[in-house]
Amino acid sequence: MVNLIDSAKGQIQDIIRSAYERASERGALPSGVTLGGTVEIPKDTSFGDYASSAAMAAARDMHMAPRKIAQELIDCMELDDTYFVSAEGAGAGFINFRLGPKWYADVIKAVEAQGQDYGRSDVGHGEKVMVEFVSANPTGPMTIGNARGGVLGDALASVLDMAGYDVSREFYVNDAGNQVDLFGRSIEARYLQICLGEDAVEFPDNGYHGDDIKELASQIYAEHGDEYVSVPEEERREKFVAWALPRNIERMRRDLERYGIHFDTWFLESSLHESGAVRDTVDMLTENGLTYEKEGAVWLKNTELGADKDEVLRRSNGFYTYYAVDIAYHINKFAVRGFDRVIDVWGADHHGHAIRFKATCAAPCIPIDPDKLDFLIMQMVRLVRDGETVKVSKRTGKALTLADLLDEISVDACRFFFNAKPDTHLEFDLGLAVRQDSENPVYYVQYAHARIASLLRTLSQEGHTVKTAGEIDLGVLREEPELDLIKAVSLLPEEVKLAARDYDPSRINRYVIDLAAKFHRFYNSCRIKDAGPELLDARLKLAETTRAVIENSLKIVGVSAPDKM
RNA sequence: GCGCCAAUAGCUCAGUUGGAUAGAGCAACUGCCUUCUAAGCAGUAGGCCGGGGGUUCGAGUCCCUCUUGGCGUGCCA
Repeated sequence: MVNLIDSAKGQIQDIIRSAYERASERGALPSGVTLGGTVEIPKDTSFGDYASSAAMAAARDMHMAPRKIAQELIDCMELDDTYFVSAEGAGAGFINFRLGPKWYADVIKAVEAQGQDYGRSDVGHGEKVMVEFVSANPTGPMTIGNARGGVLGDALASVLDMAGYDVSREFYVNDAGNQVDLFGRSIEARYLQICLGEDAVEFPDNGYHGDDIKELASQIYAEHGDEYVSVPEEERREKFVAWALPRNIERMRRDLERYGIHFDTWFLESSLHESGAVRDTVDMLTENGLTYEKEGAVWLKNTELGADKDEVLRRSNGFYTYYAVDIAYHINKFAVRGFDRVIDVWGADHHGHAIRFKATCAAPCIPIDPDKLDFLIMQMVRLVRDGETVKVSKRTGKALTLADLLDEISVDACRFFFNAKPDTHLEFDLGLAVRQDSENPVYYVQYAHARIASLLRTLSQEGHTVKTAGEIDLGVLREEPELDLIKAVSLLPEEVKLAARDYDPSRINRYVIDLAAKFHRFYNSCRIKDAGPELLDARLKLAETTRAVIENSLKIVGVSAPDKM
């Protein structure tokens, strides 16, 4: 897979290196200096297509003015047989390069050759990586926070896949422990309230107040009447949980599928208890002297491992805490299932946990390399309605659910909107979100795609079909909007790489908006229909090339690319 | 108190991991459809990059400090 950005940058490094050799042989520049600096794409295209800061970086070692160094290098440059047609010194000592027709033609050929794989690279070297995300508690419906985490995790997984990683998407189901116990008690209370009257039963202190719990209870009542009233508490709760939990999990799975998110694995927390992995993990930590007992609970000496506080592993009531289970779970990810790298997508309310957990994983007796465990911490979603912040709480049951959201807003708009930079707070305005107008940039991008598809249909009816790059003289594409568009097309593989490196799939959003803008500009200023035969073929090819790249980009984000709007 | 994340145009956000005159979108204003989709394009206007120090050829970007907001901080997950 050829990356034309890398090729161009690499050529510039070579050009400058050999120019420096010649210059130092001639005595124009002092020899023996290691050339540094970077090659980048200037924001302002009047500075050229690529710029090198090598002259500025070498100024100190050479004891010369950057501009002077740049000029000496340029005087010794050979540009024949490269992608570049000119180089000139500018600004504080930049060397600006301008691309020639060969490069532009190669970009279009690359998209044609790679098709749906255009954008793909192999920087990941097939490394086996797990992205664990959403992992919402199955004790209730998913919230708006899960909507963000879902998009982020799914898009991140796609980006990593495109960057050459062997990616697995996982949902961790908390189907055991304290929350589930509370879930059972909450249903039980609602059930008994139905059977015996509202006031006959007290609702548990920290119980789940949502209407979904009441619905589950009334469904049980509808099927079984009051037959569970006489059943012993323990058994009754067990039965309720065994009945309700799978229903909730199935509902989450359906909602997520509707959202365009498919998990490779739904990993059950209970399996870690049943296999004894949790117990074994705590025992192992004890054998290594990392635990102590206090007030009837088993504690992890996490401060000895560099964390700011110790953690409870087993509560005085005998329950293992999420912390103990999390250690067992991550040992499972790495040591049992053999992932090379694990990324957990968590909300900001877990960041303290992430830091402490990493300290734990650094313990020599735990078979996890902390450098291979990454956390993608996303900031909270602030829900705003009528200018006021809406508090979201599962316990009080006033949360807006993911399903509610999808009833109001298209999946495409949701996925595009929530794919924002993870580390910034996201303000979600309900009043704005229900409006399906052009304020949402997703329509801007989709419109570009539909526009091209329509263009291809219309011209095809007039006998103009898209030819292969080999049959066309792409050199006739010389106008600014045409060349700008090709440059935008060339960027996808680079953007995917950076998105994978930074764990920031929202780069693709910004990229595809820019690509669409470049297309609209091209479309408005470069007519295709009335152009001469050669130019028509070349422009039509460029339009189809753009369409393919928009489609590939939107696919990463999980947004559809419509042929009509 | 301590820790993590943030602060850039009226609003929502970019800024290629230190580069050239800080950019888009929305909102406002002005033009462009008998011509390939006007959900579009072109243009105008809008800024002490929260404040103050420091590092160097060069800082929105890195370090220190202060202010403001969000989140977390020993038996919830």
